[in-house]
Amino acid sequence: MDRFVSTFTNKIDAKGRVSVPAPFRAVLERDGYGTGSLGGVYCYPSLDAPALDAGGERLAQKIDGLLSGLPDYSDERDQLSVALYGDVQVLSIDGDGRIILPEGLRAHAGLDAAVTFVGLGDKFQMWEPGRFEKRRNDARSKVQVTRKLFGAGSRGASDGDDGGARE
Amino acid sequence: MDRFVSTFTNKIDAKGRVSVPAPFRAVLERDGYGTGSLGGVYCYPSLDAPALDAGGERLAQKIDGLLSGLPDYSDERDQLSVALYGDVQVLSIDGDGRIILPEGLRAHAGLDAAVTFVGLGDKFQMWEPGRFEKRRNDARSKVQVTRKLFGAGSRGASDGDDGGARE
DNA sequence: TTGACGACCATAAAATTCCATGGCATCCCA
DNA sequence: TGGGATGCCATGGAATTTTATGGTCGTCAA
Repeated sequence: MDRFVSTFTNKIDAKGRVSVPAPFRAVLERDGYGTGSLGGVYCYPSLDAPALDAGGERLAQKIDGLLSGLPDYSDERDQLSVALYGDVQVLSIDGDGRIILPEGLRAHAGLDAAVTFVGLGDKFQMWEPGRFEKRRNDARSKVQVTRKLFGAGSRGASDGDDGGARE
Repeated sequence: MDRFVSTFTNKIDAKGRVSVPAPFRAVLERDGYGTGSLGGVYCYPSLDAPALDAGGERLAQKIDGLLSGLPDYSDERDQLSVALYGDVQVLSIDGDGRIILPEGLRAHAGLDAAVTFVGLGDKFQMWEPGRFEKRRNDARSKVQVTRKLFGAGSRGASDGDDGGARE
């Protein structure tokens, strides 16, 4: 398996260290990073959320691809370059699978005592657990709507409504 | 094509393990997943029912397909991703054909002592047996109505309702 | 010299692998 | 056709390995 999937919450210790969830580490390794001694993760503030985006080589290439789609020397490209590259940090993974989150990044995401890692396919995000919970709920209701747009949700309103308890 | 069909009910043991019905395992294997160390099942809370949806590689690609219709790095995509990927878990199948249901998923479906596996073609669902029974009855009455719409109900009113217990 | 940072070590908890058992259904042969 | 043997499958538990997380020690730089 080679995509980031599902969510995990880990603690930040006194020195600002967090364990990257083991399954994510596995993905990163297959992604070309962390082969042998030099493990690392590309990480930058999410553009539209109080969270951090992170990933491996594939993510970096995706950013490149995005930029190359824009005309050289355009304002748009310059701005996007700065936004995407400017704040990128390469976080190294220590021997125990942990990264250190620099102050700047932590501030952007409001990270304090713990981090929720959210798999998003070819990247993952790091959220402050409370904020993530809120965002997840928002996303769920939005999905309800979107499904109908995709024509996937046509099974009727009374479907399965026997009091399903959500987490 | 190999599809998931019919229903089975298995027990959850003290450690949260459940045997995946052997026929389903067979389908999963042909779907691109090997049983050994790489065996796995994509699983997430059903969006509109107190149950879990699960499947193999084919299902995962379906989710990917849904997302690829949206522009990269759009707000909408990020939200959808969070809801679709964030809730997905990859459950590995152990050497004895069992999966472990994490707490979060079990809560969504109200799973406790046993699980009813329901084949739905290219995916299957996991239900709490009691809830599924109720749901199944609802479904039957709907079918009754639908058959009449199709004008197929000429075989007598009592048709098929022998309470056929499977398993 | 002091403070920050990185490598290294220790430990408890959690997850995974492994092995053993009992029930069911099937197959084979007398 | 009956009876025994066989194989698959669900299930329970034990043992082993990973993982998360906390701490200590040295090193380098301000």
